[in-house]
Amino acid sequence: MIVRKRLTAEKRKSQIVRVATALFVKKGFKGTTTREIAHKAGISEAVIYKYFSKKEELYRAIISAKCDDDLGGSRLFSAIEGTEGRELFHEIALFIINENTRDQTLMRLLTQSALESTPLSEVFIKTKGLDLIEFLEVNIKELIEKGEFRDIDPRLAARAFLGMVFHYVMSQEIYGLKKYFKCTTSEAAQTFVDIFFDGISRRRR
Amino acid sequence: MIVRKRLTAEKRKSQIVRVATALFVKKGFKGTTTREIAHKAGISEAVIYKYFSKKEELYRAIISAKCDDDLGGSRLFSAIEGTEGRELFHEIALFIINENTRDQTLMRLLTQSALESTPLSEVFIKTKGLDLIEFLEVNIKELIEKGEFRDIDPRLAARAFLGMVFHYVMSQEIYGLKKYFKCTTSEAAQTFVDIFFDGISRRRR
DNA sequence: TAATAAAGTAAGTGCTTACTTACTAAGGAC
DNA sequence: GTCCTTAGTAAGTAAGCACTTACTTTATTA
Repeated sequence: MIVRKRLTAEKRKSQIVRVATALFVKKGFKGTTTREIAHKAGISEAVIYKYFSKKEELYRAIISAKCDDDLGGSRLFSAIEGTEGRELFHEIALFIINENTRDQTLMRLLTQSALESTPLSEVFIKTKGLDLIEFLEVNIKELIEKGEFRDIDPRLAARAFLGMVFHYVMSQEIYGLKKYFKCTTSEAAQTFVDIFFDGISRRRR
Repeated sequence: MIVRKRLTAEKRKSQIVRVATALFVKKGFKGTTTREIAHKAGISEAVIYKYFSKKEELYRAIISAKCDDDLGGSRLFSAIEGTEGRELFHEIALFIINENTRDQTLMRLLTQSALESTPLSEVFIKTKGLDLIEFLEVNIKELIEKGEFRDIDPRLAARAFLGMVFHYVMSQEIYGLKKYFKCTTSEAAQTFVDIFFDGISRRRR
């Protein structure tokens, strides 16, 4: 016999969010039913509607929680603290790959919301996406001014680097390429950094 | 007054596929209703079920049609005919960006089916995704043997290049980054090729 | 031109969905 | 122990969904 605990409003609310997040990530917004959320949370549907007036409001709460949550960002910054040049880029690549392999929630939710092209997704993209690009952009710009990097569009360069890294994780985890191709994270990160800094040609043009 | 044409079975079938594709791309599988498909095709729902026994069968038909359709592949091959080295990679980048900007169907459908993680998506990925990686891989391997490229994992290098390119198109078109950052296709392609060949460092390591 | 096959429809079916209502049980304060 | 706030439920409702049936219209062919 299952003993159902009576939770405080706050705890119940965050439990619902937790359960719902897992389901939305797996099945999408339309593919997840309120019934299923309630069942997995061990409550009746009415409880959900006590805390969230509509299913969409629950979804919004999840997205905006993910937007506000800057845990990832601060962890990244502590990971790259004190590094520069190749090491900096290596740490960033490592972080992005490891983080998104371990917990695919953000990556999947972001892509889903982008595909559904709700007004919602834009905020999401803006807060979670542009930050990182701009961070790299500034970094690259400085190195160009110092003369360490050649004259290149810093934003395009930033996106090139992030493209290698993100497309790699997404391919492995979402598109299922890890079935066909495996390598260690640091191997991948090192290769991307090497390409980004030196390219693959033996001689310079 | 709308005059509804009576079409042959074949024409009606492909019209349904065409209409449904557009809707699935926009709204996903669960988000698209058979009613909507019928309405946009100017027919009753029963007609859909004359040609496709289930909604899922219609979806499968679309996916497998996209898998079999090698129009994109052959167009790519004619685009890169007679090119090699930097020019080859430039043409590939151009092709991928232009093609997926113009018609986002494949890119969106592929990502959607991957997120929904139906057994369906795997075939899709395998036929449409691995081909291109392997093509580049072989190409890079040859250039390594010739001594033009340094010793690098050819598969990881292939994925790095495709990552820059695909992530760029996806960011622009799906994640909506074109709102914040615009540049010409050939500018982007050229930057990616330059990075891939020479990196961004002023000096080699 | 009448027979026939094929393309099409109107109006359902039963089931699932998001969401509601009217009620019950738990637990802390006094 | 009784009140009273609050967490929780059982049992709905109306709308929407995929899918079906029984029938009508149109074009082709003998």
